[in-house]
Amino acid sequence: MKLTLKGIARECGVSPATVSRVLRNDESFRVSPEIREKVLETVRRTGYQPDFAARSLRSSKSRMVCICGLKSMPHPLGVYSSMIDGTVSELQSHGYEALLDFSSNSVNESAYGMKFDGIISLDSDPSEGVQSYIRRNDIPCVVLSGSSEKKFDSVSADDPAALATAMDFLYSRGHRRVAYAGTMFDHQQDHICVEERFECFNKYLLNKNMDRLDVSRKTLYDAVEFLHGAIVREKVSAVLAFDHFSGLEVYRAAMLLGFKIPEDFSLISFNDVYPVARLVPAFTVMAVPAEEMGKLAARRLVLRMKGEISGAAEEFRLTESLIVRDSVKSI
Amino acid sequence: MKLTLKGIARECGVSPATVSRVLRNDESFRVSPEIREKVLETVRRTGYQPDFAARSLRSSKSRMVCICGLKSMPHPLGVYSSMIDGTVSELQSHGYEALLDFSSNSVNESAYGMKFDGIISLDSDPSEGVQSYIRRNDIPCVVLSGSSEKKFDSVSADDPAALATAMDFLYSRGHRRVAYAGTMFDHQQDHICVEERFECFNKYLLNKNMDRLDVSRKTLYDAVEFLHGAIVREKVSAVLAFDHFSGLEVYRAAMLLGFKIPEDFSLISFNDVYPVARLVPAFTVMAVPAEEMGKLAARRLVLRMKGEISGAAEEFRLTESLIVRDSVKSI
DNA sequence: CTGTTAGCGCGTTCAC
DNA sequence: GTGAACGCGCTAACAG
Repeated sequence: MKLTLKGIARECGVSPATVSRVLRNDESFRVSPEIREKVLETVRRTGYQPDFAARSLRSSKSRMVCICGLKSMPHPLGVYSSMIDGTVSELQSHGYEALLDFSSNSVNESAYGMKFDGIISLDSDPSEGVQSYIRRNDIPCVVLSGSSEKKFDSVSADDPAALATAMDFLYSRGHRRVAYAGTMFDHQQDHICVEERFECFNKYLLNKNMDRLDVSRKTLYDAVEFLHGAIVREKVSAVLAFDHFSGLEVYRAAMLLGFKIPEDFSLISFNDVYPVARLVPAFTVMAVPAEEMGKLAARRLVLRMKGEISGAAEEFRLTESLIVRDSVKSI
Repeated sequence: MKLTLKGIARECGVSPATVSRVLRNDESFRVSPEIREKVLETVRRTGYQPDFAARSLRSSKSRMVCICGLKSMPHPLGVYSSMIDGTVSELQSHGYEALLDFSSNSVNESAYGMKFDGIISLDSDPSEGVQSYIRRNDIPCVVLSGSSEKKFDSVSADDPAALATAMDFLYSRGHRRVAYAGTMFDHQQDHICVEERFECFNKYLLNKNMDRLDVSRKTLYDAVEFLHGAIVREKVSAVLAFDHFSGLEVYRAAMLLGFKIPEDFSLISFNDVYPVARLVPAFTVMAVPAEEMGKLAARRLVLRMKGEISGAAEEFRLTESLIVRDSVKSI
């Protein structure tokens, strides 16, 4: 015999509506403490759980959010892994579930007509499918790890500041000739951070009157060629890598070419992600506060879903931190 | 105005029941081809999608499966990432959605009374919470990456065979003194593969009359100490690592201690997971067919959910493959 | 503060 | 082969 709300109501000698109110913590209805306690106790004792489908059907709220915009990756999730962890756990602590949309560019059509209450988009510019879903259902969306021209709330890392921090660190250690190793992946090209980091890098050079080297590129096609050019031709003393993937490729190139880090050149990369801390030398990195970003995005989304905020979209940028390890030396 | 089944029915001049039947491909009702086509066409044209909640409420089927048993990890998902990818995509191609249960040991209580149609457990021994959920709802479960003493269907990699393959390879390259570097993580201790791989390793030694070395352990606490003992004291010529994590720790220890791979010792590990192929030397590994395992588990689950099979649990073991790269030399 | 009533959008009987 | 009616379990709206 299935446990239903009606059953609990009968058991307690109250009406179904009352049980429903207690269970939903309905603010607008005051319930006498005795009844509330009795209901709660019965629910605990019986292990009753409201039926998801029925609740969702009636209220046209699913308490589910869809995490989409995850680009198909040939590689592990890296920082996204922590972001998603953060988002999911925060969401759950507010009573929401998250569905990770592994499909690519629209809110998964095969999601079977599910009504999501909100969207977390890992893509700054949600696909047309996603946007239309958002409009049709009139649900909030927050962009995680990207900005969105004020269309949606967004939370991202403060890359301009981080770039400056990293470069200041290098500068303070005496580095004047530093090369930039860009992203390795085409599918990342439209992520703001690839543009932003490179641009800020160049601005920094300008500011400090440092040479802009020919090997520095927004995209890293061939790490070996890059590193050879950087060290031999450009006499670079340090390399700044766009992310841990690029960082590792440069590291690999160094081993292949017989250069030692940090003796022959210093290396600093973005993202404190496995395995950069377990390499020799361990990488000095700018760490994106991934989990915190995930949590913030979730909190923001919850606020919107609950209608507790409704104004214009806001942009949040979280500070990255410099983690000094062994891949940079003073010169 | 929301598109409902009733609306489609009106549009087509038929009854809701008819529309429902053609949409569900209801075998037991024959529908005239003209009507069927008309309905299908209207659905396509309007973009109608059955409401998830209503359908689920009515049929007490959700077309969702829960992937649970993911141990909380201090590290990236490694092979699990591909397994999950495989499972999810296969599930979706059969019209099911998957919810990754990030919470730990019971089917997420906050999952809000959701009725899952099936469970994929990454844990050989699903927690009491999960098992009780399975019993209460009478749904199928398949264990992925583990066996389950015939309680549930299971799919895993054929570690005994893989171990032999790896050791044969080493043996054929002249290695007679090989040490085993076990798992690094306590939370893995109860995974069969940690027992199985170590056991098979020892059996192999016995079989081939090779020395069983004192440094070989099921658990790797300190890679540096391990490697020092293995090379200096035991004169080991090769190390077999339980997984890519252990492999990387051994690699790290080698750099720290100044040993070169494969000049000073050869290394072979399990799991072809980032970044082992991007290290210098690139690891020779036994690759678990993770994605394929995920797909197989999904297919099996779908069969059970549809009631197309119902017999006793079966155990599937998939063959791992040896990927030869640069970390093993002949002696 | 609490109970009653009326559906939410489907799938499943039954009749026809 | 098709339609009408009912109800899944819950919550919103309205009484009281």
